Amino acid sequence: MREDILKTGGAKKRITIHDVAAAAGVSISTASKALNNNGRMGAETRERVKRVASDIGFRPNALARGLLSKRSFTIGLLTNDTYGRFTLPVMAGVSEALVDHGVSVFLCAIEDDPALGQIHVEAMLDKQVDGIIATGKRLDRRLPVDLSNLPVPVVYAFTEGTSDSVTFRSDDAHGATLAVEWLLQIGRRRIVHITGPKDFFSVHERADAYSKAAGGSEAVMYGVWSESWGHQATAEIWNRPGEKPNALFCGNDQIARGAVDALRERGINVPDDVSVVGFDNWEIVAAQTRPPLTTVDMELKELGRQAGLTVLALAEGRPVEPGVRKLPCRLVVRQSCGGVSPRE
Amino acid sequence: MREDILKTGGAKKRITIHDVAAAAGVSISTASKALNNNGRMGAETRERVKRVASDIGFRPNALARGLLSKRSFTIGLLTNDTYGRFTLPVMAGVSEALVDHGVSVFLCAIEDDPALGQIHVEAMLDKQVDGIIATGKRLDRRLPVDLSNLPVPVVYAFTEGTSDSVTFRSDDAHGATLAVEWLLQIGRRRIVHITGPKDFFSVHERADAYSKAAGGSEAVMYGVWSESWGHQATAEIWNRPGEKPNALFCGNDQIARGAVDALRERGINVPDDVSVVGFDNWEIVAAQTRPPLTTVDMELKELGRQAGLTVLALAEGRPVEPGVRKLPCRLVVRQSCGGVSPRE
DNA sequence: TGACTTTGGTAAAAGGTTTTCTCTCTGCAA
DNA sequence: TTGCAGAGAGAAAACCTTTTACCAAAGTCA
Repeated sequence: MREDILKTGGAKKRITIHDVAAAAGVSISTASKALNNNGRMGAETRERVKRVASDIGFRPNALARGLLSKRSFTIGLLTNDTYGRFTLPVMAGVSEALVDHGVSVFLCAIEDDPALGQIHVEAMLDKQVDGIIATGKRLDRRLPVDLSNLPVPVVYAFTEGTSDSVTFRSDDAHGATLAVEWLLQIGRRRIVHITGPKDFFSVHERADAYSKAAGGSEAVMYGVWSESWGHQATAEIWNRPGEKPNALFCGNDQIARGAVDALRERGINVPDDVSVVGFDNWEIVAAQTRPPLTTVDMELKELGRQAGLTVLALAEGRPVEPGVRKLPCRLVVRQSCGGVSPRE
Repeated sequence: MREDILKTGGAKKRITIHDVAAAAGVSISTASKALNNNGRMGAETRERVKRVASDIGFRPNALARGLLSKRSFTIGLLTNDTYGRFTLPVMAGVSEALVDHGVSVFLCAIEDDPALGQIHVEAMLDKQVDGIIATGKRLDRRLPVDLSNLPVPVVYAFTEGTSDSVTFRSDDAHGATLAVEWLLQIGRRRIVHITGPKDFFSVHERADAYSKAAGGSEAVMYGVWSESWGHQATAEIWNRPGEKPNALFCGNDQIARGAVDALRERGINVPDDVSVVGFDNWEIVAAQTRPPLTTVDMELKELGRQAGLTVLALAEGRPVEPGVRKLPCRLVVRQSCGGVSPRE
């Protein structure tokens, strides 16, 4: 019974550079210089040290290294996006961009709790993170925690930042334009825009771009970000008299899905009778809708990549121009619009 | 123009314990002991040091502390779950449990790439993590990376682990039993189980528990984890002759959603005519279905909490019994079954 | 008064790595 | 033979904190 108890793995002593030096028959400083390719020494010595190090499985202790170099090769990603719908792709991009540089990422989900946010920020600072990326679920809201005057650089991604910092966000106007132009291109002229609440900044951006691109026929219906609103709005349109639209541009994929459902219930065929475009390219909604949704992808992973590289640049002291960077969107064509390969 | 360039925040010198000691007029060791509440000293001195430390905003450098104590107050969470559907709740639980202990979490998404996994594991070890939690998207698959013989403790959560380690997983049989018993309790007797692929271990566990709980009427349909399979299976059932079921127990929420859609298309009322139960409690699917799904929650957050506390215990050298811990599920009652408050 | 304990505090080592400075050769020109 | 340059390598400091060992002064007991 007692043998079944799990203890911490045997306390095998970590191999340090001392061991390498001893095994290679050189001093610690020579070993260090050999491994880091600096200092002067015979090529043979350098090779031997490296071989020995690899043989005995030496890996430098990042804590000790960081203590001296003031770089921990660690950054923090702060988010209040519980579902991870936006954070996850951003995180994936950040991680992908930074893993090559040996940087690991602390993920801190702070909900909307300022106290929790404060705790996490302090924990990260204690751990000497090289920088912080703040990300959220809304472009026009700040995280509930003060990130100014921190001793490390802060980059904002998909959340409102300070004016003197660098912020990455999607170009929603561009995304909306892509969608509408695609609909026009496949011959749809009567396009209605069903979208989310008016108090979202991106709702305005998308709606404005829609109006501009659609020319005269401006019809925007504001509601909430849910399937049921998409369903309800579509019902309203088809219940009222007058000419019906032949395309719906929806503010997100959930609304689009609700709209598609409502159309099917009325026996209206998507995409033959009506084309539907979503926004977000939230795979789990867009790809599972029948038919799968053509939608706008905000390229959040690329956004994360750039944010990661930027915070790294700042951490290394390389200059970066502050300001807001809008990243272009991408239209993902699936089957909810038709047009591309007629009746495949 | 040049002033617009953002540099790394002015290189304000970090305040160390030296500064505290100097400001309080004591030695460094006294300052340390005062702040950590050990050693002997006058109460007045201790207070004064603490006050000074807080005044000048001293925060101990976790790197230096970790170097000595061999504890970094950092753990790694390794996952191959890209969507984060399972990882995110687990992560939330881990983080919540550990933030109180000052532990931060590295999130490493390794897809299914062994090389990437290896890189991340090595990066974490270099950073002297106190432990690693491995999590995934399937109970019966290992992560594509070897975690045996690591110098730190490893705990498995929602993924297959080694026999000598500790593994946390959901008790799927319990979850399935909860679902079926609920259906029986509200008077449903003809229950069909529509579920995922046969090669999933949890599919068997759930199906077996269903058979056991449902008594005679065993009808299991295996397929894939998608809405369209739920839709298709439901269509099959209603297209073939014979008595129809009055309840569907689905292997996940997406299948359940497909089933609900198929029923609605046939004019069959949910929950009046047929009750539907899902599995996973994936809010975004379950709550947005019309009607919202009654479903089984695997309590992944609690699972994460326990995994976090366990890896912490191991890191601190406290003994833990190895083995598989099955955590109970919870039935989340929404509107897709009826019964609870008849025709509310 | 002498021996011993307690109190309040300091000096120094340890932890693992990098970097700067110094030292000792060897070879070569004067 | 002296002087010198440069190659190769080692010693030591630095990073910041915790901990152990130690010391001096003051109090306690016989």
